[in-house]
Formats: sequence, structure tokens, C-alpha cells
Amino acid sequence: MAKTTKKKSCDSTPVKLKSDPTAEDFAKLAWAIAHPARVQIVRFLIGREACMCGEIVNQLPLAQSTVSQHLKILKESGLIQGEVDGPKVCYCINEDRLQKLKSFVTEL
Amino acid sequence: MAKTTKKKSCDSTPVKLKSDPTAEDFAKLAWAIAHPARVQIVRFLIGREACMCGEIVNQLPLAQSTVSQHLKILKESGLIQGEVDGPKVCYCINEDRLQKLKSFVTEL
DNA sequence: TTCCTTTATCGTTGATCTGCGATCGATGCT
DNA sequence: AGCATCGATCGCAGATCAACGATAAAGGAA
Repeated sequence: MAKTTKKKSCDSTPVKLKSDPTAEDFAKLAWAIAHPARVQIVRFLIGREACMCGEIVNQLPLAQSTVSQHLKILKESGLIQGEVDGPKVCYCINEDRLQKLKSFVTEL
Repeated sequence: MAKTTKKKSCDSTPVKLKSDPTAEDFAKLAWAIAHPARVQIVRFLIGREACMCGEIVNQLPLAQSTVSQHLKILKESGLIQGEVDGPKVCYCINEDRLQKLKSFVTEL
């Protein structure tokens, strides 16, 4: 990806698009919620403050393994985090990361 | 399930999350900007108010066909719109749709 | 008309996502 | 110890994405 095949003219316009290092982070956060199930998971977690994985599974018409995958994606984006509590895992929102997403969008 | 297990605010709530139309719309908008190139395109268009496709192509290290694909995705999400102006196409932000995305995120 | 420019679309290749069942690891309980 | 439960991971299928080059379609200029 991004083999940087240079185009010909580079200064035909007075404004140049600066290479945004934030674009990648923005895209990553947006990607995390770019699926209806993950939107619902995030909303659910925000409304519940914290809950177990099994509870989330029960709220969605998806298999446990599928929900676990979505949770993994959300966790990798940093939007949520999970704490092992005995045999269970308690998930909750990462407020800092959520705020980051909000600022990215509002500053558009 | 629902075994009166005294967890921290983790009791069973008969709230169903399936078939949430707003979650789908939210996910669609999030998906539109879930790629660094599309983030940059959107930011660029917001800063420029309106510009031609070729101008966007010159700002990105991507082939013209690839950029056209991204523009198509953004157009399908409703986030941007293009007006045919002779042989060129003038793209601009759909403010209503952008506002919709912002409200979705801020209301998280 | 013929040519040039601008943009969209086609066709391909490889990578990634999504969904599921099955299974494994870890923990708690009896 | 043995067993049940919870959650993560594996492996497979099908679908979609991302990138490119090549080409088509549409309008302006010569």
C-alpha cells in the first residue's frame, strides 16, 4: 500500500495537502465504529459503564465468536478496554480514546 | 442468565439492540472516512469549499482511478457531492450529511 | 470533423472483513 | 480431582476493499 507513484505536476495549486499523520489515526478510529454491530457495542458500553462479554453477546444477534472478534477490533483501536475479572472479562469504554474520536470529527 | 448476580451495574436489561437503523447509518458514515485517503479528501474539500477531481488527484500519492473510487465511496455515503461542470466535475461537502456524522459522534 | 482533456468504469490481483462452528485455556465450583 | 462456564482463537467460507493500468464516455478546442 502507498507505493507513492508520484504524479507529474505538484504545484499547480497554491494549497498543498500536508501529509497528515493524524489521518491514519482518524481512519483507524473511524474504522472501529464502521460496522453496525460495533456501533451498538460502543453505545451499549457507554450506557452501561462496564459489563461482561457475555452480556454483550446476549444483546446481539451474532455468535459469541463473532462478537469476540468485534470486541477485539474495538480493543485494538483503543476505544474500549477489557479487564480480566476471574473467569470473565469486564469491558469498558476508554474515555480518552473516545474523546479523541470526538475531537477528530468535531474539528472537521 | 438473569441470576441475580450482584455485579457492578451489570444486571439483565431486556433492551434489544438488533436492527438499529441509526447504527447502520452511523456505520455507513464512519465507513466513509475509515480510510486515510478519504479523511484527507474530506478535509481538503472542507478547506476548499469546492474543487475539481483532478485537483484532489494531484494532492494524493494515488492513481487517478483509485482516487475516483474513493470519491465514489464518499459520494455514496452522502458526505460529498459532485456537480458536472462541462468536462469536469466539481466536488463539495454535503454540510447536512457532515453535520449528521458530527451529531452521531458527539451524541455518543 | 479530429484531437485533447477530464472523469468514470472495467478487469485483475492480492489483502482484509465477516460470519460461523469447533476448539482451546483459564477460572471457579463441587 | 473432575466438571462447568466464560471468553479467545483457529479454520473455513464468501464477500468486499484497495490498488493499479487500460479503456470508455463526454465535453471543449482546434
